[in-house]
Order: sequence, then C-alpha cells, then structure tokens
Amino acid sequence: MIADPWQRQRLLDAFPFLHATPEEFRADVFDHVALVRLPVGQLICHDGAQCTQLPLVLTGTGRVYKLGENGREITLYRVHPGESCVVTTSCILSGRAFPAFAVCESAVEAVVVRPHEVRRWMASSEQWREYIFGLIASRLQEVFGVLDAVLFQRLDQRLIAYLLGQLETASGRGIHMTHQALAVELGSSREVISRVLKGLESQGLLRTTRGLIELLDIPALELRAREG
Amino acid sequence: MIADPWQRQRLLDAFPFLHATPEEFRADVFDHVALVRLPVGQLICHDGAQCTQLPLVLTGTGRVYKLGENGREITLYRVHPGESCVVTTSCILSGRAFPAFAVCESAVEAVVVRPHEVRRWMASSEQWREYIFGLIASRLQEVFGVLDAVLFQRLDQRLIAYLLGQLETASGRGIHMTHQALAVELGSSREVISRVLKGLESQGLLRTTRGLIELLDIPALELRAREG
DNA sequence: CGTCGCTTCGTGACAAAGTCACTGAATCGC
DNA sequence: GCGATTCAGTGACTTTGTCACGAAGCGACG
Repeated sequence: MIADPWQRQRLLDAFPFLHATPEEFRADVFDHVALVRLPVGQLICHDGAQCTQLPLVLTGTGRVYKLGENGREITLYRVHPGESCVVTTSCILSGRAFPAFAVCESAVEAVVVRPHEVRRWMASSEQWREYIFGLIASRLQEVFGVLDAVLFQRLDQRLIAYLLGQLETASGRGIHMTHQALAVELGSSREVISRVLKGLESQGLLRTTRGLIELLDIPALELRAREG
Repeated sequence: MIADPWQRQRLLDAFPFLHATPEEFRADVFDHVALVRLPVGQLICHDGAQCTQLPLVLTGTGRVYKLGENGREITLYRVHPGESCVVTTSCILSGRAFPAFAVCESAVEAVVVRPHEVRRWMASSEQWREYIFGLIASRLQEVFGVLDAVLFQRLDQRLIAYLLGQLETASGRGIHMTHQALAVELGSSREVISRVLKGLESQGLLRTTRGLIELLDIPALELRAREG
C-alpha cells in the first residue's frame, strides 16, 4: 500500500497509462502494491523459478538473460522505468517456471504486484490489458530479433550495429565497455569479440584501449553493418 | 457464424476450455467466428505482416519459423489442434507486425476470430484469458528453449535429441525425414546435418538411407544427447 | 526398357565462430 | 612502489556454416 502522495505521483508519472484509468482503479492500485528497492546485481529471478510477484520498474533497469551451462550468456532485453518483465506476467498467469535470469543492472526502485491483483486487473481494466499486451508484444519482437541475429547475422555486423547503437546513448564517439561485456550482450565469447575488434582496428575503422572503444570511421562502419 | 450443431460440437471438442464457459459466451463465440479450410503449404502470415485475424486450429498443424536472408530457416514451434498462434494474438492486441512466418504444414481447418472479438472476450471471459495466457507462456518457453539450444548446445546433441523425440511419434525405429528437413528444424544446413549423421553412422549408432534414418543403438544415443 | 529430370545426399576446400590454455598489460588499493 | 585483480592478446584446435560441385536414387513417360 502506497500512502505518500509524493510516491503516488511518482508512480503515475512512471506509468502514463494510469492517467487514463478511472479514479477507483488508481485507488485500487495504490492500495495493493508495495514499493521495493533492490541493489545493483540483485538477482530477481533465476532460470526455472516460480514467479510470485510482478515488478513494475520506477527507476533503474533490469537485465534479462539466458545462461548456458558452459558459462556463456546472452542478454535478451532490458526492463526500463515504466516497464515490467512480462515474461514474469505470463509465468504468473499460467503458473509456469521462468525460463531465464533477471538481475538489477543498476539500483532499482519498483512496485511489486501480487498475482491475485495482476489477474483481477486483467478482468477489470481495459488500460491494464492494453499496457500488458503492448509489453508482451514488444518483448516477443525483441526476443525474435535476438534469435534472428544469432542465427542469421555475422558477428562483425552485429557487433558494429551494437556499437553504433550504443553511440547514441554515449557522449562523444567512445564506448566504455569491456570485451567481456560486449560478448555477454551478443552471446559470444570474449576472445572472439577481441578478434573481431582487432580486425576492425587494423582496417582503421575504430580504436580500442582498455575498457574503451572509439569509433573512427562511422560512415564506413554503417556501411559494413548493412552489407558485407 | 457457425450454425451447424455438428460443427459447433467439433469446436467445443477441440477447445475444452469452452466447456467451462457460460452458455452466453459460447453462443457469442458461435456467432462471431467463421470456419476456414487452408491447403497444405498455404502461407498464413509473413514476416512483417499485420495480423488481421486470430486462427484457432481445429485440425491439421501450422508451423511457425524464422527465415534468414541467406535462405536458412529454423522452426520455432508448431500450432496443433486446440491451439492458436498467440504471437498473432499479441500482434493483434498491440497492433505490431508479426515477426516470423507461418505456414500450413498439413491441410488446416480453423476458426478465425476478428480482433474486435479477441479484445472483447479478453474483457468478458475469465476462461478465454486463462486459455490465451497459457498459450502465450508455453510459446515463450518454446522460443526461449530454441534460443538456448541454438546458442549453447552442440549440434550433434540437438540432432540426436530431435531424432529421439521423433521416434515416439513414429512407428518402429525409423524416422522418415530428409537431411534438409532436419536442417530446417534445427536451424542448420543440409551439409552439416549430413556430416553429423555420417559421423554417428560410422560409430554404429544409426543407419541412413535416402529419406530414412534408423536408430540402432538408442541407449547409446540417449547417453550422448546428455553429455559428450 | 532406356532416358530425362528432379530430389536427395556426399565431398572437399574454405571461412566464421567457439574453446582452451596461456601470457602480458593496465589499473586499483594499500 | 607493489601485489592483486581485471582486462586484453595469442595460437592451436574444434565445431559449424558456405560454396561449388557431382553422384546416386527414384519417378514419369515414350
């Protein structure tokens, strides 16, 4: 239950769809959710676990990933403020085990909803259903996209595309990431990432130093990400 | 609209959850669905398409797969009688494009539901919601499983596991499939499947002839599917 | 029966990617 | 400055995908 008007406002701001809901629904929400704070690195869900709560993220981000028995891993998607892990939703509503891992990538503030309320709101609120289905569909597309990339795209192109994508978030044209972190994003291994980066560096397309990758010839990189 | 009592009964039999729904809901269903027959090989949905109807399969099976630009493909899952393609559902409810292909693997009889009804029933029927969410969760798990297999498992083990799985469906211990068909199931290429099969054959674990694979030493195959 | 055409499978050479076992280099805390 | 830790480079090897062939099996049809 969230009583503090300030916290209530934060919740409304993070989840815009709530503005469109009836007054009673919002009251219902405030009554039946709890605010939690999770530290960086906190494991939210592990492979095969039963989900008991649905977290709606207010601040911070969660990372959902698959882990192979050889220790390799791949990031499937991230859960940003205003979103929730809908795989959890579907597990809750169907009673199935969660098929991946989820951790806090940064400190996370979230409101947690119990399965009973998740189901109840599915019946009572049009807006809640729209919200949940929108998330499910976009997650599905992300996961399908990952599968497509892993199966059908060359690693150098995927790597370049990822780096170019990161550039928009970053400042300047340097990306602060280790090779290991890149491997985890793309589901590859550190050695292979190093090899590919070295190849690109020898062509003058970028420059690497410990923990930093500088993109030098962005047009050429964009070209290479598209074709061969 | 389905008037024929015989067809109505078939629909109820194929979708057991309907038995638990109120009389009026079933009447509503009969009023708002249409029966369609699709031939083998009929393309139901292509990558990037907007879904306009939700098909609920009565007989036959559909196959949902991803296609790479190099022509390689991988089967994600099948839609059997009593099921529907929930990726379509989520696309309908969110207005997104379908991220894969779907074809009729055999002749398919299905009832099609329009988006408006899909949404309406989500609001009105507890059983419909349960049904849809159960399907979504199981599809998600299947797709996550495929991703896991592709990324983290060796092809020989995946192939053996698939063959052993097919054996349960088949008669005797022979599996009638071409190498190309196996490649499509596992997201590999024919040459590689041939190579792996040849390796297994040279170890006396199975025997291959044109279009047929006979498993000879099933315990040894089961062992190898698990470890190295 | 023989021939044509299609499907299926085999093969060898190569490229891309993952694995393993190391080594060396940069950085941080003290 | 020094040791521990993290990060990156390397080479040998295996697995998998790609390409360009060609051979073998099988059906259709005169």
